[in-house]
Amino acid sequence: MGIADRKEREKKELREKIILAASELFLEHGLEKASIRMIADKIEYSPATIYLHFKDKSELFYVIMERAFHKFFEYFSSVQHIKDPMERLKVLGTVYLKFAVDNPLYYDLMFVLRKPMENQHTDKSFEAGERSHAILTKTVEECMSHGHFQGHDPMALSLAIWSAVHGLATLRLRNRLMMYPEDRQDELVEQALYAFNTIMEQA
Amino acid sequence: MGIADRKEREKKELREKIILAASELFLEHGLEKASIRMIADKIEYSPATIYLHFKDKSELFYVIMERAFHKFFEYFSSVQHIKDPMERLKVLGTVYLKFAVDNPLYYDLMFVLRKPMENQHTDKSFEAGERSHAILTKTVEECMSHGHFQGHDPMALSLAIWSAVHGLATLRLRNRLMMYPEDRQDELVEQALYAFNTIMEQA
Amino acid sequence: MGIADRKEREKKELREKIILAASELFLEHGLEKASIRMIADKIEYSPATIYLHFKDKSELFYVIMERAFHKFFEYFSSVQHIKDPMERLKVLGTVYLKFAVDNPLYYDLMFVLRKPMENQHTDKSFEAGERSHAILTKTVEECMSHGHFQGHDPMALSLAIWSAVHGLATLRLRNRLMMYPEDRQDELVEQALYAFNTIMEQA
Amino acid sequence: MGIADRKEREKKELREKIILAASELFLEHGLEKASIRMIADKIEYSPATIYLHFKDKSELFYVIMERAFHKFFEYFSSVQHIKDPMERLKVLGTVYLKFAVDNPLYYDLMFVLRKPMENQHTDKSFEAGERSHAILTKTVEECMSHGHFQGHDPMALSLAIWSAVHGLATLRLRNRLMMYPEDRQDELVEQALYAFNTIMEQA
DNA sequence: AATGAATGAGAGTTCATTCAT
DNA sequence: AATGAATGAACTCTCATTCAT
Repeated sequence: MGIADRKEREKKELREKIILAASELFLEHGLEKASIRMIADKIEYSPATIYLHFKDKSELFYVIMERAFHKFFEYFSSVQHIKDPMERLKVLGTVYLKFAVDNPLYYDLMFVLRKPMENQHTDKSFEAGERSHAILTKTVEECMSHGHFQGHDPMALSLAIWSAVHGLATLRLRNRLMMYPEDRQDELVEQALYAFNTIMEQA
Repeated sequence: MGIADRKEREKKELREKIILAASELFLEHGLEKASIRMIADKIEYSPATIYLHFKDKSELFYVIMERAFHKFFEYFSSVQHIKDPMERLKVLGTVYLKFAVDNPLYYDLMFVLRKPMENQHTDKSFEAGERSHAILTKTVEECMSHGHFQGHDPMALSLAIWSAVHGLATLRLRNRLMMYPEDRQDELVEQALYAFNTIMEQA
Repeated sequence: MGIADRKEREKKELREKIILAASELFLEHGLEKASIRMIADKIEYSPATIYLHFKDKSELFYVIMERAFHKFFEYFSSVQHIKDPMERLKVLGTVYLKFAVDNPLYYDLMFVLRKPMENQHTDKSFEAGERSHAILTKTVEECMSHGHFQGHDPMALSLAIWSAVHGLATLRLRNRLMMYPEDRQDELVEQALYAFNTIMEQA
Repeated sequence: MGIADRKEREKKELREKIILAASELFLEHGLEKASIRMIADKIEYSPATIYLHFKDKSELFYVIMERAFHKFFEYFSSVQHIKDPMERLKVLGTVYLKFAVDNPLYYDLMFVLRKPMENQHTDKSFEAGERSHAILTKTVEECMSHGHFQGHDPMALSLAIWSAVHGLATLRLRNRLMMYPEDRQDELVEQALYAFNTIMEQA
């Protein structure tokens, strides 16, 4: 059993190494251009080994995606302790953006890439996604019961808010801010979020 | 002359067919996966024929990109006649979203795709992009001189506004609204925009 | 007839232009890499036009080869006036080398390239080649009847002599003299010829 | 271990088969026209397999070139035991010609082909070439210190001698002896070499 | 458990050549 | 006489994947 345990552990470790290497390479070269061979080279195993742990390349996507949603939920959960819902909502925006900047590959997989969406998998990995989304929705609703956003539809409203930060995240990650001075882009994103928050508070 | 004309016309038509087929395939399969061969098959010509009209794959890509920016500018320009800047700003959002929905490939190329551009081209096609952006900026500034958005930085503000609609567009185009009932997604996007507009007016 | 004449003349002129352009491009890029399209571009006609004048690419080779042998014969003939056969033989070597250096493409076609030799054509273009060869043979024989090269077989001897200068020409044209100081290569070739001549005179 | 050995051996054998097939095809069709596909077909493997053994076509070319120089040096070395330098020089000619006839592809690569080398490789494979050349030079110098070739420049002289045999080799290998009766060509080459040797001895 | 060896499919691209006009 | 348009065949090379060992 000691032996079996060690084997089990080693197997998981290797799986982990593959996932890590794949994540880095996907991020660096893009999903298509990062090849199984590159991943194998990086962990110093043969390509065939990867197929012992993952059915195919797209399963690798899927597993990484699952991780992504889990980590995302962690970020989001960190906000639960904040009592004032409006305050919580604003921090939520900051946390969302931080997640995107800290984990650009994850963000891409979760919210931008077309590819993994075509998979049948999607359901399971989405639990964490849905729970995260629920945090937003609930926060918005609490804001409303505290007197904010009167007259709005909560669903539409939460979508609007999500869109605003998602928009910021993608414009930045996909490098679409060239018309702004390069050295001010990061700062500008923060200011835009701040502006958005200010406007929201007035509503 | 009649003959030469017809030839000329036919040549343009074929060029157009290539662009169209390429656009569809780029949208369906992505830039990388859509191959010259696939395009050729789709129009029922040989691959070599495509090279009679375009130097290489990236030129084809560039030409489509150029179109995208032109059409985008057309959409955006349609708004210039509106006197009241706040009204104009709101319509701008609607028009932006309409462009995205009407021309999902174009939208992708312009605002989402990580570009495989070693192209020097880019500059030229961007003029239309910059002019479009100027329309937004100017409108926001006019709003401010009409008493809206007091205390905000115009640059950050215009980015916030752009992000909000861009976020809506991409969440929708990249099919990230699954947690909302499928048959209400379109409607919801409109409502989110409406909510956003309402909030803005109060600021 | 004036008209027919002009047409005839123009046709020849175009043919000439093709041959010239092809020669230059074959020399610059090599036989394979110089494409029909390149030739056409150079003369500012369409590729199809070339096929009105030459059956295919290899006929072009052949025609140029024919030219080559003619020019070669001109060079060789220039030596006929020299009375003393030994003197004539030595000048022949110089002239041969000069031809190679002046007309590297021709030299290649005639004496090095494998390709055109596979053609059936060869016969006709060789007349000039054979007449040139006869000049050498005759000169060698005259040398012998003047007391030189006693005891040698004239055929073997003439081949030996030809080989010596041909060897020099090809080592030089194909850039195989790297082990000699680069700035002395030309000079060295001359000196080698001189050495060879000196040795011959003693035999 | 037995198994690993066998695998190792099989791998080397396949590599060898590729090299052999490539050599033959390069010789038959030329460097450019001999394609990876042709090589693969010849050994009845897929094209991709060749890339498991060689980085690309030019590496394959380089490896063959390296062999060529090594084998050439072997031929040349075989002459070192001959004391009398004039005798050694003559045998060197015979050996050189034998190498060319025995290994026409190698000879071509080394001394005739216009190289498609962007290869930095070249240097290493040239060591053997330079050592071979040194054998010639040294032999010539010894001849001179034994009283032969008085008054000659050793460098020019060695080039003259090399050229003579190289000329014979290439005229023969590139099939330029058609003006001599076909069944006497081999014999004639030998006689020419003999004639050349005789002439040299008198100098 | 791990892999070396192998490959079918496919990528972008170029070329000599043909043919209707 | 000249050509624009078109193509089939070929090129080098890469990739995800399989399978015997």
